[in-house]
Amino acid sequence: MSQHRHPGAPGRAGAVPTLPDLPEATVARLPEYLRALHNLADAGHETVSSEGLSAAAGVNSAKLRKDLSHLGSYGTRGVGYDVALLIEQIEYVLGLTQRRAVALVGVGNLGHALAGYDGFASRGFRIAALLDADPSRVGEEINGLVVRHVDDLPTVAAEESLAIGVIATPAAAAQQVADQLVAVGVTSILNFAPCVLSVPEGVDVRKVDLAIELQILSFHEHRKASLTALPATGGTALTALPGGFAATDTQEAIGT
Amino acid sequence: MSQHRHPGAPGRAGAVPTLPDLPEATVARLPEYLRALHNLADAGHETVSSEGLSAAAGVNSAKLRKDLSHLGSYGTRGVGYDVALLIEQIEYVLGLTQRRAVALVGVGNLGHALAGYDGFASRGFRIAALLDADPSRVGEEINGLVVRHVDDLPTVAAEESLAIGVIATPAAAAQQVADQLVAVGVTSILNFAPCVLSVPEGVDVRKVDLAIELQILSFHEHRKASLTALPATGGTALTALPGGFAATDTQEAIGT
DNA sequence: CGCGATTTGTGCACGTCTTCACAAGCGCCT
DNA sequence: AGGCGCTTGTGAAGACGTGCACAAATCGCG
Ligand SMILES: NC(=O)c1ccc[n+]([C@@H]2O[C@H](COP(=O)([O-])OP(=O)(O)OC[C@H]3O[C@@H](n4cnc5c(N)ncnc54)[C@H](O)[C@@H]3O)[C@@H](O)[C@H]2O)c1
Ligand SMILES: NC(=O)c1ccc[n+]([C@@H]2O[C@H](COP(=O)([O-])OP(=O)(O)OC[C@H]3O[C@@H](n4cnc5c(N)ncnc54)[C@H](O)[C@@H]3O)[C@@H](O)[C@H]2O)c1
Repeated sequence: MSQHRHPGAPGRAGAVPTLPDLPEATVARLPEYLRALHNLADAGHETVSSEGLSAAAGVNSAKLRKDLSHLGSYGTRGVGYDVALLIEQIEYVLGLTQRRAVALVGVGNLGHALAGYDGFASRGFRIAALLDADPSRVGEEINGLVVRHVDDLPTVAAEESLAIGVIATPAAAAQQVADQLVAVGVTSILNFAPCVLSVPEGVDVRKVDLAIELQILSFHEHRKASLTALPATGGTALTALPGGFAATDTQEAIGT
Repeated sequence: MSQHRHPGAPGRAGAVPTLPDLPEATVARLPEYLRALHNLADAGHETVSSEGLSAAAGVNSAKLRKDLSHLGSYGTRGVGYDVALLIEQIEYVLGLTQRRAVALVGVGNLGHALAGYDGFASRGFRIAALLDADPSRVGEEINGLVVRHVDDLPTVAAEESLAIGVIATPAAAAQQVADQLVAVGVTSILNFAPCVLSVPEGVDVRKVDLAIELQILSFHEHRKASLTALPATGGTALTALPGGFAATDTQEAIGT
């Protein structure tokens, strides 16, 4: 087929190569593939088929192949993918060839856990600074890092090239912290506070919200419960009537 | 249009009412709306327009209206939505009318933070048990709860009706813990360990993986860097972004 | 060297999600 | 009562994501 030209990570430094512009859904899965690949590499595998890798990553194999095809053609038909090469490619695309510096703001309950987490280091990141607004926390040492005052952010940013800011403060402080991070040039933020952040264009925000995850699970529990609670009514088991309403409309096709 | 009949939460107990079967994407956003609504209620608002609520939740207003329309017709044209009513409806649909019991397995670094988190209680959940495999942790008291041994899970499950299991153990132990949870009847799991869990059909698993979030941010950093490094190609420098982002939301620049 | 077994890469069809745009409905004011 | 401005609810269109199914490519072996 049309020969691919994707630049790849190849040692070649110098010019900034073009990045294939990947579908968001693919980007979100690459880290999963990467983790699975590292496991395979550790287990001594040199190559892996799309079937094998997709099973390890918990996805459909066709989807995996399509995802990888966006990066270029790095598999060998009849054989599979070279594990080491694929790791290199994915890490390149994800921008993990440089160890990115992370600033963690809010060293409370959650912040402490994050600060002590070795998953940062092992996956391409480096905690460059711990920051908090509480004077009584400033100066505390965690894992070899000293907590500094959040107002020192400009100084920290001057010392290090901060790539990502992590917000682990109460929701009430999150927007202000985000503003401070943006002010010193941070363009990627991971927000643990349960609130919406407003940031300028060009700044990416991702959020992790425990309560949302639980509530989504709760919904499915609720749904499962209401289904099993019904007597097995033929095919369409969803017809139980509420208080006393006409069972009208709703285009939703129910049942099988 | 055709009048809606969605059962809703209305005090009427007794029969199990039908749940509208919502699109997954909608389910994932309802918790956000709920949070925004609580904020609005606390601020004294009695009604809110789709425009106002969508701004507070950080989404497109048309999307919000469509999402809410799946629940039934709870707005008033020309006026907006009744905040209290909408809260009630969403909480009903999400199954939050009953406070669900959560079992937290793995009381280490992260587990401690979770155990001490008040966001559980304030959002409709209750930590029913803390469990760990390490004998030296068993017996420790956190926030009024005593850590029990993970092998006591069957006993715990017999005492309480566990709705959700949270796994905060190392990845190597996660699958085994998941099996134990499933064995005692848990059908919803929130997994913090960076690994794929395999569970029987009917069991829902959601995962939270810090490294994945960071790596996705890293990708965008990488992309942004390679773009700005390029000579201004064409006028539209900032148009790169497509419109919609997948279910696992990413918020890109909101606000002004 | 040719053949069959294997596995990738992808065209295509289908389902889901997003967004626009607007008619229908509601409250209020005159 | 009637009209006006505001807001919801939704049809339709398009963007996006998924998964099947298969041709093309590669390897190993006789
Ligand atoms: N603890 C958890 O398990 C958990 C889980 C999910 C989400 N969260 C969220 O994470 C956030 C932190 O939770 P926590 O339990 O660690 O709370 P916490 O109160 O223990 O810690 C918050 C820390 O932020 C600091 N802080 C406050 N304002 C600040 C500011 N303007 N600048 C810098 N630092 C500031 C405080 O001094 C404190 O150290 C909250 O938004 C919470 O909702 C926590
Ligand atoms: N610490 C963080 O900030 C953080 C962030 C994201 C993800 N994670 C992930 O969360 C998990 C826990 O991280 P941590 O830092 O708390 O680790 P940790 O080692 O501090 O704690 C793990 C706990 O699990 C317990 N455990 C081990 N095997 C068990 C079993 N079979 N049954 C029950 N309990 C068992 C251990 O005794 C320990 O108390 C890890 O998978 C980690 O990758 C941690």
